[in-house]
Amino acid sequence: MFRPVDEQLKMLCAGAVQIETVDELRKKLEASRAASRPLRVKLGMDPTAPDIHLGHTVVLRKMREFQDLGHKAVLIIGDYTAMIGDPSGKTKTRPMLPPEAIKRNAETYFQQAGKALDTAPEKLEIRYNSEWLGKMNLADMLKLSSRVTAAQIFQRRDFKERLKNDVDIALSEFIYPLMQGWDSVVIRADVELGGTDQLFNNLVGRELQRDEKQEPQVVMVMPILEGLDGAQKMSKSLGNYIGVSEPPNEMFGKAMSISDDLMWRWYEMLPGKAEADIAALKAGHPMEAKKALAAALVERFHGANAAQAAREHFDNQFSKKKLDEVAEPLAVAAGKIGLIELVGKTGAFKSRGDIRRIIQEGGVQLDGEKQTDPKAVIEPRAGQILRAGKRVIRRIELAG
RNA sequence: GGAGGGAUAGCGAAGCGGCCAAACGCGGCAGACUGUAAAUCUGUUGACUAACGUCUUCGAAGGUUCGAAUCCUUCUCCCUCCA
Repeated sequence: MFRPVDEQLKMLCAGAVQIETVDELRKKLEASRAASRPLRVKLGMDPTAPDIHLGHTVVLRKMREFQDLGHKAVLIIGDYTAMIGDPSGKTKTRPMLPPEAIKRNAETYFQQAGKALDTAPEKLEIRYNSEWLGKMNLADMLKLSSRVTAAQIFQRRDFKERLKNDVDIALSEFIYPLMQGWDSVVIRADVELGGTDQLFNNLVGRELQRDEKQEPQVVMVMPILEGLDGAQKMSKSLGNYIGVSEPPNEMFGKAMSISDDLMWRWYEMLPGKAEADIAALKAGHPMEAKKALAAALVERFHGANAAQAAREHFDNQFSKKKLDEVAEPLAVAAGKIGLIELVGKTGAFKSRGDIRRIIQEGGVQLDGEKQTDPKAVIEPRAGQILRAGKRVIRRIELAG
């Protein structure tokens, strides 16, 4: 039932930043194969951020590989821990979330994670950690917290930084890694996956398992994907992300806007291309390579047809400038209308002053002609193409 | 408990009675250049106005003043040192 251990190991180690330890992973794989027992691979999901983006998919893909090799994914929805907020990689304390919001987020999360994981029941187990954490009492908690020393906690880079910069750390945040580690004990994890920012938390899981006389889990951390800006990690709060449920054209466009340098780094982490393929792409035109990347991403979440369509849309909009192909309809009443009002109907700008500004700066075109007079009153005709800024392109339709 | 320091636009950070809708940097938006790249350069970045200008903003509430982000009082939150 299971493939040879060396083969599995090679595949699983690919792309990981750090594995604690490879030897243990090998032993576990050997034992698993001998006993025909799938490994339990844990991944914690934080339901505070319901939009799954490409950054999450790096880890999810690894999880999928485990599944494809016959192992079992155990997805932990951190509904209980979310009430505290994971300090990992954070520079400030997170607000606690109300239970309803957590529930809603968890549902969305699962729905989106399903795009990346095999959701067959024998391949995927979903657990909410309130199931066991919610039952703990103060005595249990104290017992648990006696297992980790303050020194260990303070060693963490996130906390060090915050202490150095006089940023608050809520006491509850010290407990977070313990709770997450306890999850591993309860579900008897063989492997825990995570991003590099999860290393500390995941290692605590090992400690706790050892204390409980379990075989410690193997910790495998994956690289953190950089966001669209190429500077900070991809995250929802920074707004530099591509969400897995975004429409194809959005995905394609966002992917095209990244720098060439970033593109190659994405190539290494995202589409699972062989090095030879990447080398070949590097020899060609960077724009082609970027379009190929963008198309690959769209294809993964929306299918090949959508990828092809998104690519054509992009070419029409920017390369061939066939604006009428990509314009969205904009319904306006027949008759004269101020230019500002007309642009305002697109709903893409926050204030009239804002619109006036882009008009004066030459950002508004009507059928390809720049309109630079904010006072202008025009009489739009059906079929005219209105362009405001780079992205807002509308075809005028007369109503009434 | 004692002594000090701070809270300013999306963020960081100046300003300390009128010239402040508030310097500067980042971010955002637009333009030029391009491969919708990136980098760079230019402009712009509270709302309404064609404009003059008007209105709302500097932790909260009051007050002093012709006039307050700036001074006073109270309150809230944060930090540092001491105990």
